[in-house]
Amino acid sequence: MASVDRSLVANLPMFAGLSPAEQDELLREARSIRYTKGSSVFDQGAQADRFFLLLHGHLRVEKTTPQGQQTVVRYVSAGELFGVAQAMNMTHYPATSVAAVDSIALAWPSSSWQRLIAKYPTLAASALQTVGSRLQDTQARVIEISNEQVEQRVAHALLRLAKQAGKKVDAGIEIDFPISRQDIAEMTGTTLHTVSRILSAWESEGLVEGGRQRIVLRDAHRLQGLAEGEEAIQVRRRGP
Amino acid sequence: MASVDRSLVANLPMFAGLSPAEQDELLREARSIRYTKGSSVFDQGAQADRFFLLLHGHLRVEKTTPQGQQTVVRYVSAGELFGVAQAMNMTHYPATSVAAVDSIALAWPSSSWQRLIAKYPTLAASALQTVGSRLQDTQARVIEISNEQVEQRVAHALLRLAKQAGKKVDAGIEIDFPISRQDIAEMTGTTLHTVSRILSAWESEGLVEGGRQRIVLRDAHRLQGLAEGEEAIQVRRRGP
DNA sequence: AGCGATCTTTGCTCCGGCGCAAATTCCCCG
DNA sequence: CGGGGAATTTGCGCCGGAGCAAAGATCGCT
Repeated sequence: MASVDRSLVANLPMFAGLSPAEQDELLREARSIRYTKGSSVFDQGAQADRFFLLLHGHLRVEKTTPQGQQTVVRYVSAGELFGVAQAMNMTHYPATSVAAVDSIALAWPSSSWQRLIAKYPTLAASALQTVGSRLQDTQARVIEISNEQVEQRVAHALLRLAKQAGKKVDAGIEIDFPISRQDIAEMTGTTLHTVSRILSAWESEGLVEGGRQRIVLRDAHRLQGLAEGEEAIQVRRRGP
Repeated sequence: MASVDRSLVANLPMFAGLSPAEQDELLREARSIRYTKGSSVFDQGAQADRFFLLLHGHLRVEKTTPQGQQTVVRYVSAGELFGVAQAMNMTHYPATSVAAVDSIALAWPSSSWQRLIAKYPTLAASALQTVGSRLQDTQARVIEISNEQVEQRVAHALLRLAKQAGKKVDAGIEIDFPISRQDIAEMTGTTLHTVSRILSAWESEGLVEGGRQRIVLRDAHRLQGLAEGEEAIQVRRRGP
């Protein structure tokens, strides 16, 4: 089990307001674990025996209904706290986390949570903030799905992904991990067919550039316009 | 400003794990405020200068988009903590809270939050749990809107309302505060027209009993079936 | 008791996007 | 370098439910 250097994590929100010595102590209790692309960090319904901090990589968090319907809840990027089910008094993980690319996370035993927040109150504040902003995001998503057309929702989803995990490339902004049309469909509450059609239409307009599990935003500005409800791009439909 | 008796609140989750003396001290810092039906406790976008505990009544929490689209985020029942924006490091309230019936709440200044959680760590834990379960609910709602037909969503919404604020009456379970078709539409991401049609169909099947801003579930069991995707009730459509 | 405002019901039409099916492209792996 | 499987694209038809319009039903108020 590798020990982690403080410098890697010192300026993450979770460690803000802690002295170097305290940071070291926290780190001493954690294990660092590698996850290969496609492997799961924890599974929906499993005992929530650890909580995590993602050091490197990207995770896809998904929920499956009893009927087998899958939904992508969100993506986790490096620096984020996740799997804090125990902190919310849940005994089991409510979703599955899968590594979208090879990733590294720190893991603490859930059982330490109570003791840690008693000792470091800023930890609780940090967790509260994490969960709070997650709640805001999720509520925003409800409103989006309720009130917007599919095309706007897809535009929003891509912009959010780009903001969270965008990498500048010559052609524009590339989403920094493999993501399929199916994934986007599951994020926006539609079908992969519709997503594919929309992306094709956008590609022919020069808004985006696609590929297998790969998306580059070429004109974020115009996408933003679409997301806000400007006239939609014509998705090829019956006609002359 | 009325002072509040400890016995009214002692067994709420927020006060769990505190000694009577500590409870009294917390209460001493709070003001009790009455809100008449239809008045707002706080408005979306306003400075988040207080956080609250609902003592009596029901609140509707709603968000409005810049384009004027409204969505009912949730209903707050007595005993719940709300308006804890500050605790999540937000300076402004993200939504509006309106009294659905005459209500009473305790209010603390947001500025006390940091001091209070430092002194009473269980408060932070309690808030974390509140926000956490709110997050779970909201995620469940995303999945519902994404994967279910309108009729199932309405069934789910009614069952949830009944569980949270149901009152047993002769005819079945009545939702204990005035709620319009429009409200239900805003909870389920549909239109009041569609909600009205569905409720009419259900009423003629004896599943529910409607009225102006009033709904009674007569057959929660069958509704549960609908919510889970059993064959839908035929909403009258063109035909022989 | 009467009036206006609000809420609810219901008919009709239209269309966005889903379901289904099939072809095509791309990538991984042997 | 050649399968084979996964991901993607695209055509076609249908239908759930939104949009629009208008007529009832109730409530609160004066």
